[in-house]
Amino acid sequence: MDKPTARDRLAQAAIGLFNERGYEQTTVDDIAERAGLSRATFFRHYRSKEDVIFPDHDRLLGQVRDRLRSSSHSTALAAVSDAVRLVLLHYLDEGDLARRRYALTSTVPALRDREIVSVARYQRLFREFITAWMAGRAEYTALQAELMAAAVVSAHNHVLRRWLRGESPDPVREVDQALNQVISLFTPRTPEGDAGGATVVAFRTSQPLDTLIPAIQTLLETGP
Amino acid sequence: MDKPTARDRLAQAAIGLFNERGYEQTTVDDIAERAGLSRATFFRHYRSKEDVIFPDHDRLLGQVRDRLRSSSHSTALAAVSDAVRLVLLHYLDEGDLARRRYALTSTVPALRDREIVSVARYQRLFREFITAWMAGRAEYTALQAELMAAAVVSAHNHVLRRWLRGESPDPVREVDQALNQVISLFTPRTPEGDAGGATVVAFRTSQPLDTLIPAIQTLLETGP
DNA sequence: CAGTAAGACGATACTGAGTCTCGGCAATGT
DNA sequence: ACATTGCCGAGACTCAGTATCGTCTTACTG
Repeated sequence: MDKPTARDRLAQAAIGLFNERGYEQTTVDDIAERAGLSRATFFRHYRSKEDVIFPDHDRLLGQVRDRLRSSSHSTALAAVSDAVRLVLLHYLDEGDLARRRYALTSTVPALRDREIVSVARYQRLFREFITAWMAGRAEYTALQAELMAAAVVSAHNHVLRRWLRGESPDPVREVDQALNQVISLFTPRTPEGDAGGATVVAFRTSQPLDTLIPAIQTLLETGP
Repeated sequence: MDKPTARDRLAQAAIGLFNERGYEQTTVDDIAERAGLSRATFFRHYRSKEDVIFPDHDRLLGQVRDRLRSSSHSTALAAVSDAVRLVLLHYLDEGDLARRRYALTSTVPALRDREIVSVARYQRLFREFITAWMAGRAEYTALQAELMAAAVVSAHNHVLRRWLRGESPDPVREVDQALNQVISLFTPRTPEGDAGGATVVAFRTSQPLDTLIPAIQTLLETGP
């Protein structure tokens, strides 16, 4: 029966005090005192007071990055959708701890902001991955990369929050559905890239024909 | 020739010092001293040191909220797309000031995080508006509201950042195109209400197909 | 004109987060 | 037995942000 490490004692003390008195009403001195340690030790283990709530965000972000690096999906969107599952599974694995943290981030503005910033880091990682994947493929635009990254993150967050609120009995299934919806949102309905024979391309738009025809003509003559 | 108000003197002093020594290297005392005022006066005019960089974010958020309230668009997505233009126009109106702020938020992590949090507030407002609009309309889901809000914000941010970097000569046009692309993303592709008969269009060009396809796609999505 | 009420500012003290340095102590390896 | 390494406590320090009190100006009013 080893006694828990100093780091864990600090985290336990912090969560306990946050629940009892609230976040702002708890000082780092209080946390250290309850853990039977000194203030300096707290800052050795956690960079800030907020950090004790989000201990392993950096590690998780690294895992997602690794997953993307070693991914062999046919499209960037599929790779990112696959990688974001790691995040959801991490939260599910935390179980009740994630729920208690959600109770805090819902009520304490400083923690909510911190959470938002963390999410933005995932979105940025995804955007950069998609952009890199698209490099050289002229049929994609930077805006699309931006939209895809935002959509994947939103889909994940939506399911995660539902689970945190106890509204989702099967979040793994739900996140698959949500991500499929995102993928189908971005897959063009026009078939392309077939082998030989005739190529039939059909576009459909609500734009008036009168303005389109000259625009397409100049496009064909002068290039994009 | 009235001398500028204390608030403006503080803002000027702050921006000047941030550019000279950097953000972290500048204390609130420094700002107050250069402005010829006291530290207490600084905190009377700005809630925090970061606030001097983002003075009127709350006001702008309120304007967007009002715009949404008094909007009479046929779809929620159109209303939100319209409202987000206010944000872009606000930045364009600031001109060089926005550029200098971007230089700061690009390099100072604390300010970048603050910016991210501000953006998230818009996204939340949009999501809530779309959700409220969808209430009672069973053909929409909460996930769609989430995705739409994220997409509109992403489209806006994409164009805004391009303009801030000096890559966009006509951001107003670009944001219209980007928002049209977002709208077309969420309008179901299933052709309905087509009045019979085939549409046959044939063009011939020497342009390479790889560059033409994306150009035509954006043309159809965003208009000429 | 005299009196007064309100608002802007300065001075000061305080709390608390985060940084830094030094010094002790225990476990480990040679 | 001795040195090294790593964890910890103590304490001083900087700075953001809050709160209080006193002063001065401005403007309004009788």
